[in-house]
Amino acid sequence: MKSTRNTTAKSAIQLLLQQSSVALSHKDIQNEVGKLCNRVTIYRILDRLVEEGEIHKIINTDGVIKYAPCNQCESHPNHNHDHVHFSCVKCDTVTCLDNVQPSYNLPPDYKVQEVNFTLSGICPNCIK
Amino acid sequence: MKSTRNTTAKSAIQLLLQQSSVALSHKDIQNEVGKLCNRVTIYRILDRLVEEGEIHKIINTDGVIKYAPCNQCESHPNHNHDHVHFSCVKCDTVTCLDNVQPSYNLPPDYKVQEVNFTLSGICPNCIK
DNA sequence: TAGGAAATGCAACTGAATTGCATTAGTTTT
DNA sequence: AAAACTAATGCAATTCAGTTGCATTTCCTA
Repeated sequence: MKSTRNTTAKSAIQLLLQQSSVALSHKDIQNEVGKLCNRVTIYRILDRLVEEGEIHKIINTDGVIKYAPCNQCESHPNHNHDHVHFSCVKCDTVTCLDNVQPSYNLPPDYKVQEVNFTLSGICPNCIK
Repeated sequence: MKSTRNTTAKSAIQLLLQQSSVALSHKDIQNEVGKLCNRVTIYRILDRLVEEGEIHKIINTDGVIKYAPCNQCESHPNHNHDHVHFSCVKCDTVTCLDNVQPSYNLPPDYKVQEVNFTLSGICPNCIK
C-alpha cells in the first residue's frame, strides 16, 4: 500500500497555505519558500496535498491556478467545495467565501459532481 | 479610428462557433479549420471576436480555455455573461446553459464585475 | 483602382508544467 | 540503533500553450 510522508517542505507549504488569508499560486509559494525546495517539488507537493484532501485547487478567471486549504474538511468528512471564490482585479487576490453557497436550477438529467464558482471584481480592501 | 475587417478565416471561425452546440478550444478550432490559416492567426482572431463581443471566453475546470458565441448579445446590448456553463467529465464538452442564472448572497463591500460559474459532472448525453 | 492599414504567416521566443533518473531522506523492521 | 525499503527530492531536459516581431499579403475605402 502506498503511504505518504511528512517532509519539511510539505509541512512548510501546508502551514503557509493555512496561515494565508488568500489563495496562493505556485509562484506565490515559490517566492515565499525561496530555496527551501525545488520548483518541481512544489508542484508535486501541491498535487499530493490536493490528493490527500488537505487543500483545494481554484482556477482563477485569468487561468492562473491557486490553492487554498479546505477549512471545513475536518468538520465535514464528505465535504464539497461548492463555496464561492472572489477574485479581486485590483489587488489580484483570490479569497474563499466559505459561507456563500450559490443556488441554481438545472435542467433535468445533468448530474453535478463539482462546482466552480468565481466572482471577480473589487474586494472590500480595495473598495475603500 | 481602428476598424475591423471580415477575412475568410475570421468568418469561417465565427461560423464554426455559431454552428457548434458546445464551446470550442483553440485546439478544437485548429483541428477543424485545418490549413485554412495559421495557428497564431486563430489566437488573434479569437481575441478579436472576444473584443468585438461576438464570442465569450470560458475557463474550464481543467484550465483549458474554450470559446462560445454570445447568443443573447443581439437582444441585450449591455449583456453580461453570468449564465452557467456545464463541463462534462465524460465527453469533455462545455455547454452554455443560457437560461440558468445562479443566485448568491455576498457579504457587503464586494463589488462584482464578472461571474464565472462552471459546473462539472455528467451531461444528459452521457448519462443515458 | 490605388494607397493605407488591418490581418496573416513564419520563425523565434517565453514561461508554465511535466518527465526520467540518480540521489536523499522518512519510516518501518529487526 | 542500524539496516532496508521506498517515498520524496533535485536537476536537467523536454513538452506544450501562448506571445512577439517583422516582412508580406489582403481587405477596404476614398
